[in-house]
Amino acid sequence: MREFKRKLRVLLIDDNSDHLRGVKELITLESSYDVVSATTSANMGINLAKKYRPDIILMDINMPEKDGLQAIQEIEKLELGIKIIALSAYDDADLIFRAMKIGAKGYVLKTMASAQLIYAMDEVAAGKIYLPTALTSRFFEFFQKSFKEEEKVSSEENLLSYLTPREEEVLELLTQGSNYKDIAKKLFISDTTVKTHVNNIFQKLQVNEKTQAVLYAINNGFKKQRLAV
Amino acid sequence: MREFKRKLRVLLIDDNSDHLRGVKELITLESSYDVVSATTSANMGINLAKKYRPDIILMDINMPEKDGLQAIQEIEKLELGIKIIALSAYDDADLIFRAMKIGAKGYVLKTMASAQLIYAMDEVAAGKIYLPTALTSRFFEFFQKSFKEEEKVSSEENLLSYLTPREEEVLELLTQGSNYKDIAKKLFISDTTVKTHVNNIFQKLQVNEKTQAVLYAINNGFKKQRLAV
DNA sequence: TTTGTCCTACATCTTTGGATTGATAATTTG
DNA sequence: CAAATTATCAATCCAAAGATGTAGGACAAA
Repeated sequence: MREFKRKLRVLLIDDNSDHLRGVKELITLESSYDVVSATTSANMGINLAKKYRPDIILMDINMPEKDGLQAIQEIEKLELGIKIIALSAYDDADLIFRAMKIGAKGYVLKTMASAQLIYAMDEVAAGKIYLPTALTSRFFEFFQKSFKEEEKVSSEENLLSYLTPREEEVLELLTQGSNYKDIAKKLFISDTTVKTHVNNIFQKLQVNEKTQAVLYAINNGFKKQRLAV
Repeated sequence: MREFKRKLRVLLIDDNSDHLRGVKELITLESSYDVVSATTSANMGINLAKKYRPDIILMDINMPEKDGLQAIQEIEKLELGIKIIALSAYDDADLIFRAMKIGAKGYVLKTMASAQLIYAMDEVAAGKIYLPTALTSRFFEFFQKSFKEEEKVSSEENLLSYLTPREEEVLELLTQGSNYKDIAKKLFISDTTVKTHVNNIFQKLQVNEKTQAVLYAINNGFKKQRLAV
């Protein structure tokens, strides 16, 4: 079935010219893919991506001059719908995480069998995301670790829990950038009352200025607020 | 080989007592697992987790009274090393994402074949993370989408780019909760100079108070700073 | 050399923020 | 019921923040 479809166009970016050639030959053997261009330079790669608008890019992310992750980011920013598969020599959890975070649709190790690369391309071309099982585990480890750390910060004896409901309301308005007069209006109370609440908030959060209270709130779980300008 | 190892102890939490019974029978048939307890209540489940310290918990996350995600979070907080697999009737991307984020080691749909549940338990027991392929894709979609949105916010014509280097320094200290006098000391300049810089910052960020400038900075890419208390 | 930007600094004045103390009424809790 | 907590308001006082205008020196670009 596959052979009746139009060939998918592939761009290769890899600073190691030996590897580049190898992959190029490998793909050329596949009836369903066509290598439209190949380069050893990340910057050049970005230009070629604009010019040829390939379906898929295989991008080496361990390049010296300009790093591959950055190149992925720039190409993603163009929003050309090009699917990028990251190639790397390392199964580094952080690298995998970052690549996926910025929009890579797959991550394949250079040491893996060539069949796996082709399989990854098939999957990604079909709109899926492909990570080898071993890398998926590493990805999740990193993912969970990074969130666990965030949580620890916010669950360490949170002073916010001592606030009364009204104080929370006042603090929420503070985190939106309101001054005391505005808060008084919004809560239908006098501004001297606002001052009283704010003073109590300071006591409980162990700070002595508005800005510090707001920073404490933001860093300790109060949902991030957009400025109400 | 498996039959020589000690049986792994499993706790079941599912408010649907029919499903609970079914899963219990299923697992009891497996020579390598032992159901140590089962309950239809999330709160009870947390207590049972403390009491029995099972190796694995199968947790239904679509429960009415107390929701399963919250229960997972509370059990994770105990840090008992219990591996939790989320069970759900829905392949909702957001649910999957949240479950994995708070530390679930697997996510299995109730509609899936029983063999898959056992396989998931085997994988998770072995220290891996198990998501069915279809759910992994959904997870990644959601993952990438959530990061893409974050980026958009921070790349929208950022007023921070108009700041001079010195103004950036001042703003950074502001985001750490310093007042003007402190900033003056830290930068070895007079506090009237600090005021000048701050006024210029206000102009450029189109705000008129310290707190608003700090909020703008935090919401627009200035790296989050811990309070220097 | 001139123009412009940046960093520095000061004076003056008004507004806002923050500390402290004290007080009343309503609500909750033991 | 008594005690504690919460929400409200006020007066006073001092410190900090913010607005505005002015200005000199360093430095880079035109």
